[in-house]
Amino acid sequence: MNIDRTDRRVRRTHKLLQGALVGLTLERGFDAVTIRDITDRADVGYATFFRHYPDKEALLADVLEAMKDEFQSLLAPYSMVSNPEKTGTLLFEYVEQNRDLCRVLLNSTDTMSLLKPVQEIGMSDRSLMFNFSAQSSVPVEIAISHLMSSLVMLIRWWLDHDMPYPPERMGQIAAGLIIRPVIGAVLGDANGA
Amino acid sequence: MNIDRTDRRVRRTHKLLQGALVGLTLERGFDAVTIRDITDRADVGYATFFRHYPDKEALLADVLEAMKDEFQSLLAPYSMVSNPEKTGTLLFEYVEQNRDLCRVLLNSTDTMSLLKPVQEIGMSDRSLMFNFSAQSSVPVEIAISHLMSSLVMLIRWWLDHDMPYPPERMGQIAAGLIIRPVIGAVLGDANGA
Amino acid sequence: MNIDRTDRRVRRTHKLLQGALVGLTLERGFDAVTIRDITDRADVGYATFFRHYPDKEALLADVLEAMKDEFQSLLAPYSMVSNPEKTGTLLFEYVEQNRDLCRVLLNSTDTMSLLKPVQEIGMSDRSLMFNFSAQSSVPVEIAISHLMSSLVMLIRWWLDHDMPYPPERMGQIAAGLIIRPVIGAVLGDANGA
Amino acid sequence: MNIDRTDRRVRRTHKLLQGALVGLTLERGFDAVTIRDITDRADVGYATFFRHYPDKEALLADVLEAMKDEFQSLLAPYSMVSNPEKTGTLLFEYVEQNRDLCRVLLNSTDTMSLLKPVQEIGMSDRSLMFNFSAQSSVPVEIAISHLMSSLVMLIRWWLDHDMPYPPERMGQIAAGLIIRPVIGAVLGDANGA
DNA sequence: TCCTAAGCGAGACGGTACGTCTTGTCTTCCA
DNA sequence: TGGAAGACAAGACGTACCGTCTCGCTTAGGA
Repeated sequence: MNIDRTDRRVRRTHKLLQGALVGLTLERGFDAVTIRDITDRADVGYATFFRHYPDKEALLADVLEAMKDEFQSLLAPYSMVSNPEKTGTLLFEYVEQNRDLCRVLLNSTDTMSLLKPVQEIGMSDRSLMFNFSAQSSVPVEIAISHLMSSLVMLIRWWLDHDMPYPPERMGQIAAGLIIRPVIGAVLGDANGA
Repeated sequence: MNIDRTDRRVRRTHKLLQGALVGLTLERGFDAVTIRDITDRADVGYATFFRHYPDKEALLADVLEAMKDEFQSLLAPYSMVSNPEKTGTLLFEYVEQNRDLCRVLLNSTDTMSLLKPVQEIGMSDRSLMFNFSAQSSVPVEIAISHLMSSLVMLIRWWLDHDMPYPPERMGQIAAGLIIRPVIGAVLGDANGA
Repeated sequence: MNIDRTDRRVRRTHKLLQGALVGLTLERGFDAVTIRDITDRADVGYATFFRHYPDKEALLADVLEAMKDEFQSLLAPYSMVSNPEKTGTLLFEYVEQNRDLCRVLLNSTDTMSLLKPVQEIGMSDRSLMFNFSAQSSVPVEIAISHLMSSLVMLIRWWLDHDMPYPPERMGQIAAGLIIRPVIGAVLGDANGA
Repeated sequence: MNIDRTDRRVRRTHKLLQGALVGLTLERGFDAVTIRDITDRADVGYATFFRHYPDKEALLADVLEAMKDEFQSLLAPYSMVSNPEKTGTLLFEYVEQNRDLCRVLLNSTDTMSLLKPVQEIGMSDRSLMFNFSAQSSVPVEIAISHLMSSLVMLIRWWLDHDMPYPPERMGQIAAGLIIRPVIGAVLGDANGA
């Protein structure tokens, strides 16, 4: 019943569907894209879609999955603490290079279903970063949730306004508005600000 | 052709529809609610819905409108600058009292369409608050956008996790993670931190 | 939920659908006709079809219903007994005049679902015709079932072979092969043969 | 490309498919049976079906073929003429013994596609039986068509009503309602009736 | 007092997307 | 090398929802 994700044909079909989704979403927005549109663009049978994904959303999640790893390495906790500006700049440079993919993911209806996996990125490394949680003035889950969603929203603002500032500037802003305050709140105000 | 929003019957219909939307959204979530569901619950003819609103979204926007004024007065710029903790606390107390309405608004599919009007709250008072923008280390639109969306996301986190901390604590957190950093970035670091 | 068959719009829709079905079935045969074909031809919304009929078959049954009454009067028992040839001739003359409709009904996949209502025509008048059943050499239900299906099959043969004999001749044949033998078997051999 | 029907494996596959079809048709009716159902039940690959038969119908025809010979010998013209009751009785006894198979064949959607080959049984022996056709009061093809379809319909009635009469009785009925009238019509009324 | 206009309930309708199902082809893999 | 497994294209099906429309009914406000 289930699909063998290692099968060559299956991989090809996945690539076609993902590509079609990305292209169409950039043109019309995620919600305005029909499954029929996707299968037509991908030159794939309509019913075939459902053999691979239950939903448009599931296909989107599959696209997201691909980015997740790279994204995660960018946000490594130690680099955030040691050099917030640098980390922010790298993040925005990455976004600039993958702007289409990012635009698709960030404008796809439910930002929340996007945020959940993104926040798990932060959560999974909690132990590394925040072993000082005892003395934190802010609960760690709140800090991480705020960190992740604010960064995402800031990226979103940047893309929605056609990237009016260079990545370096955005990195500084992110550091000033988001990263440093979070570090300050979690580790004690001495390090932040 | 258009509906007279001062007509007694019309007002009654609006109330019925809004109440039905709120109730149903709390039960099943905004997306799972059908216009037919709303009209059935509201004891109103199906076609009548479209005489009043083009969309489910328009009805939601009407619900939001009601909160907007009160919300706006809570976020008055001068109070934010003079006493961030107090402002944050008032905000979360308001949310606590209107938790159902807030839950509905925050969980309605597109957080973004919610954020836009909310951010306009901030924008409209820009002149009051940020006439120092020249010396800001961060563009004012970004600061406001960040302020508003981060507060909304924080409220969302709080409601989604069943309000595990009292409003005062959340007010302090909001002040520390969001409000003070924004003030600091905009007015110069002396005031923030 | 159910449709009001007296509503003017509803009647119009029924007529359109029935007309489309008849036309298309004559062109391609019942099985090759799609519900989408019917609604397209009838200039009716696709979903509308299902508001009126659960099936293609139900629509066909509705078409049949229209003929049933006329058909029934032609097969009045007393006329069959008093003058089999005349009855047969009238039957085939009727078929000749409604050849398209008959062709549609007789070639629609399941002859059996057609035969059932047709046989009820015979059954309903059983008391009139066959109050002699006691002395019958053949069970009455069998006689009627045989009468009806054989007549239908004979009509079918005639239409399938492009009506090579005139109605009068077919009437005589029907009388000789079917009607008289049935009368003979049911009423006693004296009258039949 | 084509399949060698004498190959032992091929014969086995045919048997398996035929058995599965018969079993499933008895349970749910021919139309409700899927090719996938058949291959599952027969423990045969799905695609394999199409190497042997283009259609479900073709498989059914193959099942029918098996009965055809025996059926044909039962309906030998000379026996019908010399002793109609005996012939009818033998026919119904045969049906009784092969009731499952007959039920399948007779309830398979299109009775017509069944009747065509059956009628060819009659046609092929036409010369034997009806060399008197000149003096017939009824065209020979009509007589044969009527004979065959009526017998089939009568068998069908019998099976559909759970064989409420013994074969002998049904044989007499068949003789009285169908066989004798046909003989009478074709050979001149003296012999029939 | 009447009558005219607007809000409304009811529900048929066209349209569109969905997810399921079946058929027949084609490819790949394995015995 | 031939058959089983199963991915696939094609496309009908029946369902659900949307937004439009027409038809009467009711009720309020002005003539």
